[in-house]
Amino acid sequence: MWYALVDCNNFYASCEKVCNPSLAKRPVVVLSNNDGNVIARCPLAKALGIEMGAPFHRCTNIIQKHNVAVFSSNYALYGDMSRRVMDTLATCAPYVEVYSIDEAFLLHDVPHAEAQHYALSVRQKVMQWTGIPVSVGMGATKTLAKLANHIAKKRTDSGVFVLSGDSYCQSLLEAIDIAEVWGIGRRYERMLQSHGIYNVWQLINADDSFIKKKMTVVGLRTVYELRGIPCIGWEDAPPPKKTIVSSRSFGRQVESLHELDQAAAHYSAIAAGKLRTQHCAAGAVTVFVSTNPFKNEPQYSCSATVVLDMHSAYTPDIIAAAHTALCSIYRQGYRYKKVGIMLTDIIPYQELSPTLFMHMDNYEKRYRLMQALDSVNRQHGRGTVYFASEGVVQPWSMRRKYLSPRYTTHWNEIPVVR
DNA sequence: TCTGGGGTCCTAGGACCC
DNA sequence: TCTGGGGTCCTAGGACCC
Repeated sequence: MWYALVDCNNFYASCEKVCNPSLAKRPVVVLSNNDGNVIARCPLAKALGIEMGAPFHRCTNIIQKHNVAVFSSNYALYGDMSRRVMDTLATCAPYVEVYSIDEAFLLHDVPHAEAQHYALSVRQKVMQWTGIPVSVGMGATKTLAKLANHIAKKRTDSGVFVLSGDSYCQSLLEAIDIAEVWGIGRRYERMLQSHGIYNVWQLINADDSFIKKKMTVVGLRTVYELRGIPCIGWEDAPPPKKTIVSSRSFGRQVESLHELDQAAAHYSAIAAGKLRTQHCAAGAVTVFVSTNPFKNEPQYSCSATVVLDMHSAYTPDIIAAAHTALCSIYRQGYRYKKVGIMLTDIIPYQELSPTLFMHMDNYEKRYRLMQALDSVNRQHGRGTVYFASEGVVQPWSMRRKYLSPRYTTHWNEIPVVR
């Protein structure tokens, strides 16, 4: 059995290019929410030296000088393009695990001699069907497939790499830094280096008890996986979330409780919607607020949790709890940058039980109302129907100055060929 | 003017139980 | 000298991922 990791190259930038051919030869960058940082760059933009994560306002010179095309994050577009890529991958292998918006693992039984050819065929098919370039890495475990993908990304000629047989060798693995391994973050990188472990080959040959002591069983699993022993399970369907968070920085700083409350209601509605899509209810609502830590002014951040009388996925319940929590932590005189909602103690609908205070018919009514709300917003776009407490004007909403059209999800914004 | 958002898992230690 | 043995649950903190 082979694990393959398929990773879309510069995914957000690629999505913008697919839908707008005039960008083909222009450097493209995509910004984070609020147009804060650069979070995706096409190869041309990378070549200009624009760093991943760089604050946008520090890149304006280079952007102007080289006529770089800039886009705000357009999740309506990226989410839909992701679905198309994943649908394509589903035709390439019997088992597909969607790992993130731009990555998926495939599990497939391919003869060793045909692995390279298979990887190339996956890449070619996704390109032909969606226009998105991908890299494909293959190996005996997920971690090796990830590592192979890292190598594939550097093979701009083929875009694929099979890590096994002759390629699973000391010289190749010695040339790869441990930081490239899935599961080795900054802290572990530094710790391992301080013990003389710098490259993947050294990590593979490290002492088990040392790894376990310093990196727990999680780290030991990583090392086993590098040795070709699968330790990380396969997930056919994403497990339901145990916590759901909805939070954004404001487009400008907010001082009034009224505006914070609107934003809290808005994020409550988003979080409750996510809760219902996984057929679950939450037992507690946490609200957190914070000022802008980058500003030299009085700082305040705090959170409060309200435990619900009974588990709920009913948006008004969540909004009410968020309101109570927010009022308990709000302090006047600060310039707030952010508010967020977290839902916890999440259980599936089946485990809900009616209490003395909630008769079943009332429960049914609320359930049907939320279904109607979700269905309208699914068909006509998020925000078609919303709660008045979310605010009509939403002056605090995030900046998205460079937003591209929702090319693939809105009839009015569909690309036109002349 | 200006610095993202959303998750999971593991461990240690304390409270509490019989 | 020496202070039972075994278990669960919860939380905070630390690590990682995209």
